Amino acid sequence: MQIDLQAGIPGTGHIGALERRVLHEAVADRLRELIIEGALAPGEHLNERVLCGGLRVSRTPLREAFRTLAGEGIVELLPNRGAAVATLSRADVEHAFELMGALEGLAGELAAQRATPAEVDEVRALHFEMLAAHARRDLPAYYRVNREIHQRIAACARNPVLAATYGRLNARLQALRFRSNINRDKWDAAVAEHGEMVEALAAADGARLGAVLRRHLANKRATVLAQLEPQADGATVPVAPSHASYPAVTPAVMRSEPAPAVARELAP
Amino acid sequence: MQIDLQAGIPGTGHIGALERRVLHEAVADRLRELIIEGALAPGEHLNERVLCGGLRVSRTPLREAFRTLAGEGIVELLPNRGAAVATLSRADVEHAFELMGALEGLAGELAAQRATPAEVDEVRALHFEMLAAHARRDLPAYYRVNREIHQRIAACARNPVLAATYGRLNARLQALRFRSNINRDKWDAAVAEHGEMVEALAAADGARLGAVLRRHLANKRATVLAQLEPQADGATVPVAPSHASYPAVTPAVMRSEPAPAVARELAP
DNA sequence: CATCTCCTTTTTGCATACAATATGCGAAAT
DNA sequence: ATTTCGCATATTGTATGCAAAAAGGAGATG
Repeated sequence: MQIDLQAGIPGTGHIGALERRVLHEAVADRLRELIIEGALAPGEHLNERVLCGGLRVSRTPLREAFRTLAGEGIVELLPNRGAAVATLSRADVEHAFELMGALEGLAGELAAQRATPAEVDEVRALHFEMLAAHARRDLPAYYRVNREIHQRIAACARNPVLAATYGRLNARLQALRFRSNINRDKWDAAVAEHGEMVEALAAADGARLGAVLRRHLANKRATVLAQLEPQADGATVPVAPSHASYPAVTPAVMRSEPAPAVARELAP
Repeated sequence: MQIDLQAGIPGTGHIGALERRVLHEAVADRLRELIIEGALAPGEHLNERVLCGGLRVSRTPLREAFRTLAGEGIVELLPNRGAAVATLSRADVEHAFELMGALEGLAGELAAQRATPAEVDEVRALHFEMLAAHARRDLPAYYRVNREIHQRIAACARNPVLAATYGRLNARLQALRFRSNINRDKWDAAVAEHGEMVEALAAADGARLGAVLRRHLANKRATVLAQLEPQADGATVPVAPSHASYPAVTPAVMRSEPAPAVARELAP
């Protein structure tokens, strides 16, 4: 007998899996957001007491969240000295992009073989959106669509292990926000490469799509490194310029919300 | 029932910079060992109270270790229902090997360019050890040397991000111990492929080394999957055949060591 | 003037207590 | 006989307390 659990329930539409949040997961998600969007700067020390106060949570779930994030590589744990937002040296960035190229390359090879026509169409649609953003010189929109396209392709690979690894590495790289400006020529070239991607995907040419993606990533790596130019090799990348342009980082972030009555409301 | 954190640490002979000051890391390391060597079977539920008793540790560091291991993918966390040793479905194994091929392929390409002559010599030496093990039909030695060779090559890539990702995935795959037997022809072929690797590495031919490694991994994947043959696609892999051939898994492990007086004595 | 030492303050690591949730079993109802 | 309900138990999630380690600062010493 078939029973549709979700049928006939007005308002929410779905009941499935109603917000069963565990506090330390919520904390991890929130911290990840704050780090990725740059509210918590790379290298910044994460004081337990301060964060507990800000998030209205006790230290236990916070510390568990630290471990989770440390596993993702976006937080560094210093024995007996607490946690800090992970920093990426110039070398780390190079290495991360090297790996990223291989991951996207593999994803491309597989995606070309496994993507459904609907998925190909969706990528094509997104590509047109990208062309629009490029034509308007709308950089934020471009980056948003760009990320979406790459994620879609990765998803088409139908390999959850790859997807998880990809997502993890992506999160680390997102933390350095190299999205401020871009050389016009490089931008044009990147868009052209995306055109090739769509072609290869539509033609189900895995080898070509993989190759395009590897090349694309190599170029992206060069672009990003060029932006980091002034840095010495071992130095830490100050992509989110420390406390200067982000006034009163931690406290500000914490106070920026009208202090929810209960801790569990911390997820917006 | 006791699990000794010190187990596996030979005597107090060499220090090896294993000054474990942080308990939750020691716990994570110990649990990882137990899982990889199969003492804790895939799918097995990890009861906090039992493990606390066995490890002589309170729940806080144990739970933090769970988060660490969950981040590595070798433990699964079920909200409000605790932790369990991660299981790999047949599909997961396929996906993991797909990714592994790309990782090793990249590692090979880079290693050929970056390896020092000394490192090449060492790999060559290990290869001769492998030939010896193969000639003797010494399977355990073969697997040990094999793993060593692959790790060395990965290290030659000079990419810590890649190395970390590689190591993480490797740990997950080690948990399923597909090292019981191997088809004679496939074994011969694998050794031949290793010969090619050494050639390509010595010739600093990155493209070739990468290609050989990708092919090697694809073959290994086929071999492993063949061993898992009886399984249905979505099913869980019982590589460590549950409680049948590993009598009294958890309890046995617990009792196998005389309980240390205090947990903190685990570091010499 | 720099530096070292000792002491106070802060912060982290661990253990434990309390609260929330799941599980298992037996009785009652269908 | 099967299902459902309710209660007792077990297990997990969160908060807090305490001790150890690090950080900071004042004063002494070269």
